[in-house]
Amino acid sequence: MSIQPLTIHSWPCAILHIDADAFFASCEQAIHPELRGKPVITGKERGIVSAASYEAKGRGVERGMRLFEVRKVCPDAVILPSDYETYSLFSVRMFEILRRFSPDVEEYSIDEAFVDLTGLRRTFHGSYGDLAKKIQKTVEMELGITVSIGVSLSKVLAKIGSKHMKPKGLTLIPGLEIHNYLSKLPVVNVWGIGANTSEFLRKFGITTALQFAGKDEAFIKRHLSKPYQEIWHELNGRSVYPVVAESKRDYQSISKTRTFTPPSKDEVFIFSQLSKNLENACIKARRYDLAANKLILFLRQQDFRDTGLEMKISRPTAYPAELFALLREGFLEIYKTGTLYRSTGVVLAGLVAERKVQLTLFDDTTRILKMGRIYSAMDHLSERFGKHTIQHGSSLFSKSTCRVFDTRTSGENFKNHPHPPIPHSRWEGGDFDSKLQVQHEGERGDVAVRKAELFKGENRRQRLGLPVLDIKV
DNA sequence: TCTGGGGTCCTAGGACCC
DNA sequence: TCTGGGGTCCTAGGACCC
Repeated sequence: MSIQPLTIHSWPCAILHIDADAFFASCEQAIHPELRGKPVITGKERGIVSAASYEAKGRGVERGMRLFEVRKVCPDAVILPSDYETYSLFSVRMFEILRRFSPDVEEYSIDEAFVDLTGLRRTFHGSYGDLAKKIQKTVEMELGITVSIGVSLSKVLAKIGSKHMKPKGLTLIPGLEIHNYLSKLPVVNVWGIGANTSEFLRKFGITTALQFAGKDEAFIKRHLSKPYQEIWHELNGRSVYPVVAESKRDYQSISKTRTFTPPSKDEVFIFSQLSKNLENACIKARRYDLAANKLILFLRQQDFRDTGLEMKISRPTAYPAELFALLREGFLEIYKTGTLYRSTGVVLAGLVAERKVQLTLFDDTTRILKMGRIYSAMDHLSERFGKHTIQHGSSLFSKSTCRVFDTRTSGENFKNHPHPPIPHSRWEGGDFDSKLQVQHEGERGDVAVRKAELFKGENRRQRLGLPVLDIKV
């Protein structure tokens, strides 16, 4: 079988794909030199392997493996919880290195990037291979982690290259050699082709990437949708996916999901989970100055069946206080008493830029503005004191144990706290018709962990049976 | 693959309008 | 009451990715 790239002699495009090797585990080894050469695993918090160092992989550890199995095959494995904040720092620095070579860097995921190298050979006085080698060495020298790199005529081919040899691989796939890499590659391993599509293709006798790439355009157009037509071009050395250098500033949707173990049928607990998810999704939306037009919620049962609901929001918002009633309504519609649920999720969709949201005649302008101040104060507090310093009352039962205190009667709980109690910190929107509830959730070391509750009216207070603390302005 | 969490894009089909 | 054609918008659901 012959395919077109056989005739591509030059480099119309040079796309590099870089993929860090066992990224999380490598970061840990880079920070803790005593771990180098040892089997290191991250994912302790989940009970399954998130990432395994090559030493661990050599002993039979695989991604997704249960930790009790890991201990069987590799008793001396060092098992660590994933530390995303640290890995993000490595990630940022890796991208910075890449930008020294080309401005066209697409941050594809925490440990992957595409770089458009087209036309840079002259600037760097070397071949694309030399350039890739230099990038690889720089990352290893400055960050202490290794990466695998693929360079080819398109993103899809570059990805095939970076996967071809790992760790520390460097694979160039020039036009004339494309078919060599595709002939042994199962089509399911091509970026963008999953289990369903490869199963469909098998009916036409297509099992390798080369067989797919070698089909004529009429066949592809007749049987497959746009994404697969694009992949087909990319495999044939015609780049159709551009390297998108703009950093992500926008979202189509923001979702938050959390699984709880064991599964629960407790209505209060489950709604509380949903509420917590909504709060978290809204925090993220506010960070990006986005407001949602649609609220989607779903409950996942123990048997993994989902029930969901999509609701239109009357005014685009990222304030949970404006959404709780809707959330409650939707929840009651889909929640079935006595059913065991394992997780809940919230999706904010139809996102628009917050500053483009206009107030209508019917909106209670004063209230909305006050709410804006409350939330920006909450966001400040979270930034300053940690993420879950303050939360809404409806999320209160998302933790199975919590104790509640009134600072007026048990202010001593905060005696040793390095920061002043909430009412005296930068709390600006205090004349909003809500009350602030302070909750003390036990001690971690010598620092008291504070939580606060924002709620409206007396009903909730009574329902929760909690003392109230007025905000003084 | 006995299943965690966060995303994107595409297509088909219905509602509604002229 | 039935018959056309064409366009837009929205929604549900599928497929895939890290």
